[in-house]
Amino acid sequence: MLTIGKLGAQAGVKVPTIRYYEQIGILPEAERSAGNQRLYSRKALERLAFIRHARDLGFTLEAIRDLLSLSDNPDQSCAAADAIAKAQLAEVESRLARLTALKAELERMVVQCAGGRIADCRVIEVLGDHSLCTTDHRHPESEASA
Amino acid sequence: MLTIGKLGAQAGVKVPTIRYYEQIGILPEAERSAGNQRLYSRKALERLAFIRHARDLGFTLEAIRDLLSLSDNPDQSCAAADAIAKAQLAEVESRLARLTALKAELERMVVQCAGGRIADCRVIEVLGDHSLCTTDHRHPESEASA
DNA sequence: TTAATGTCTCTAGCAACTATAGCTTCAAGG
DNA sequence: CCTTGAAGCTATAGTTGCTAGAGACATTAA
Repeated sequence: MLTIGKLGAQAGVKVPTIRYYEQIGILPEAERSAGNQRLYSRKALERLAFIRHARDLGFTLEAIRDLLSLSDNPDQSCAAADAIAKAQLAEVESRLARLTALKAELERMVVQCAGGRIADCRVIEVLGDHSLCTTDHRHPESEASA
Repeated sequence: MLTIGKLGAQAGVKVPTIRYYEQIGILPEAERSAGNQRLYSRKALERLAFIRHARDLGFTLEAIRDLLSLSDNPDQSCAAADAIAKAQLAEVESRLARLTALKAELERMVVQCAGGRIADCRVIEVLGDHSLCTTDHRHPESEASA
């Protein structure tokens, strides 16, 4: 049995985060020692590692909750897990595309900074004028006039 | 003079977001009509477009606050603006590298989903075992035992 | 035994908004 | 002129995923 600190060290998760996960119900309530301290089994460590890893991959806690409930009933089809992973992949691909465009624009900005006065600085200028963008990186939820 | 709704439509920013920006002081307090409604000039539209664009590029509101205060005193050196943009570029590059690794791992997960039962699902399995990762995408702030 | 460290609960804070409630103002049609 | 509906106002609370603090109790090593 591990105390919360050891568990956190082994899983790479901070102690308050573990308590938070318990609070929001993605970790079950831990057993307690005589002195009321949380004690964790190897199974708990695995579950926490799963969560940590999924968080690293950018899954939301909601998606992780779904994945965990899937893995808690291992006899059903894995279509749902597949769908969650595919959605996550699509998310990541879209973020990648956006970031790639941003990187190009930022590089242009930095290169063009002549080291002069602010009044001539391309960084400020480019940011002030959206029409100087070559690429279109619009948020999906903003449908205002272009 | 534009009402807040027109301003938002033109800049591609939602109305409550504009009021929020005023509240936290990155937009100045707007003039008011006789009936207490906010009125905006063309200058305000430019400032809001600047903010919107910088947000699109991933700058935090704090960074934007700095950039705005720079552009409000256009006679100094643009070194500070350059530094902010460079920091942002580094951020973006690091996020890009992480996301690229994540994408590869998610693709592997999805490809390997055999469509069978959860018990055999690679999505769940891969998430449960960090050692199956080929790539190391560790958050900079997590320095726990590996 | 004592000091240091770890853990406990609880509350509040962070970014960057978004949503709701209950009101007032404005513009257009009849 | 009046009404109706959209758009505006303020204020407060909620969101996500933690993180930080206060003040008290537990455990461990010297």
